[in-house]
Amino acid sequence: MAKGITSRSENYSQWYNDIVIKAGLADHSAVRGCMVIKPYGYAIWEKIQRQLDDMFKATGHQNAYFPLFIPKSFFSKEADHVEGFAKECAIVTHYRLKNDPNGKGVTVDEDAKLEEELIVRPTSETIIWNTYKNWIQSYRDLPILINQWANVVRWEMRTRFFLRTAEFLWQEGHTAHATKEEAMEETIKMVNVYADFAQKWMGMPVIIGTKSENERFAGALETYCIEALMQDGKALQAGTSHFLGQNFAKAFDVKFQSKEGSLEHVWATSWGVSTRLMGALIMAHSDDNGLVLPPKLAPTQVVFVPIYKTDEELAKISEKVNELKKGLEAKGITTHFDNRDTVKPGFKFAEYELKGYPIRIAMGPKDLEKGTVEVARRDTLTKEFVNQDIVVDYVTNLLDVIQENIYNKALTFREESTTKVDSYEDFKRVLDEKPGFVLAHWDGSSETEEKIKEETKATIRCIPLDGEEEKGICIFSGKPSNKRVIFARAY
RNA sequence: CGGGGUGUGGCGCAGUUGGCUAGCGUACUUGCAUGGGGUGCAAGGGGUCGGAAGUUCGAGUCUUCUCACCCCGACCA
Repeated sequence: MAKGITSRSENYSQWYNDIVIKAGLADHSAVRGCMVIKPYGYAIWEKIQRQLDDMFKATGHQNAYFPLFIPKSFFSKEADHVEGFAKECAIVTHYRLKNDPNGKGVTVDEDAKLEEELIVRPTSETIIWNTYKNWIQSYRDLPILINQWANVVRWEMRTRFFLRTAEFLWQEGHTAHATKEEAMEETIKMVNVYADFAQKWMGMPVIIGTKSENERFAGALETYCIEALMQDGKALQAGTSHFLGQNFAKAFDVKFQSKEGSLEHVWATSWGVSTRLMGALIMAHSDDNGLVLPPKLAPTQVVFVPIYKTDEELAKISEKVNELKKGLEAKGITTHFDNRDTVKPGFKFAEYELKGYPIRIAMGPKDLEKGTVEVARRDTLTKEFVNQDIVVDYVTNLLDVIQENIYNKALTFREESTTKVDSYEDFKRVLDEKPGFVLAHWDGSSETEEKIKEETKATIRCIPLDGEEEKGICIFSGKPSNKRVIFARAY
């Protein structure tokens, strides 16, 4: 086990915190509930962003930016939406400070009270639909396919690095369509983009499904989501895509004239993923030695560590390393040559393991003699000697192998942690003895879901899209059901 | 927001019934040796003890208030 990292078995939460701090991903800040994302953590987020952004562009979306502040009155227009967010909003009431007349520091200038208070956006539907109203008159103006990368604020009671902080970074897509069918198609298209990204880039298997009424986004008619399973058996919602129907169009009076000349309300979607994905990434793959990153999201994929006694040796090794480095970079692989003389090789090994670099290549005097290098994999912690003349191809291939292995490992874990149950007794027992996804029949009512939640802390994570039709009875009420849903305790 | 806990050099900690110049490990700096898994030895630098007020001849230690963070709940992405 690595120095200073609590083991997962000892204390999972502490392990998670240790990884975040020790791997240099983030820090606590002076502001309650807010964190500082450090350069290494932000580099990973940038890779996530870049890939997602490409995927959004490829599906026809454009980026734009809307204000951080939202007039309070906008919030009262869509009832469910207000209800969902009212309890966690930060509000701007004044616009000026003054020197404190009683002494030190500054104080709020009570004369500078805003006519209308401003809400710091917890999400942007309202300001965006208020704007779209001005952009849409005709069916020719549709669809509008816009995404924004932004920060949002939700005043949380209890915060955890990346998983839940008062301020977080995300992207929110907001689209407007002429027909219900088109909006629904968009909603499903985007949840599939998320699933694709999670699986192919993060190496994290996810289940695509819809939310139950209780878990649905405030203001949505249907919420699609991707649900992932973390190593401690808890579920994590990793992304959501909402079919908003005409709720916001009606609230903000957004109408268009159809080809036939009739005046109709616009159909809407919104979809988002956040820096929470960082938390998912950490908890899906990492081990007691530190972070494990999938090659496709690792800021640096290959690190070289020289082992030497003399300057002459270092010079020879450097020459060879730089040659290999160029070869790898020509293939689009990101590399780093750690030739610091201030720390020993063993220290570097431990450090790069902690930071999750997928591949480490060590080269020493013996390698110079034999024409080899030592290639170490972060995912399996195995090492082997490889001839220098085939290293570039070997490593290029190995990165793919690692990417795949990480995914398969997580998939195997999820399969082993997924249990079908047919009675409430089994349900409760499995939740305690073998945490993970529990597939069970449910009668479809909110009351049943609420009661199960009260008694077991487990919620319906989603109703899987690819779930088989199967006659059964609800584990709680005994009423008939024709499909299993996924229950789990969740983050 | 409720329960529990923590706060002392960068990090991790000790500091007894209040008492002398606030220690230890690690990290840091310098030198020498070392170098295929977190090096060794030696010498150095670094603290208004989270903050404020109070009790006292005297406060890291006692009292009150306050701030931050962690763990467990409730709420939530």
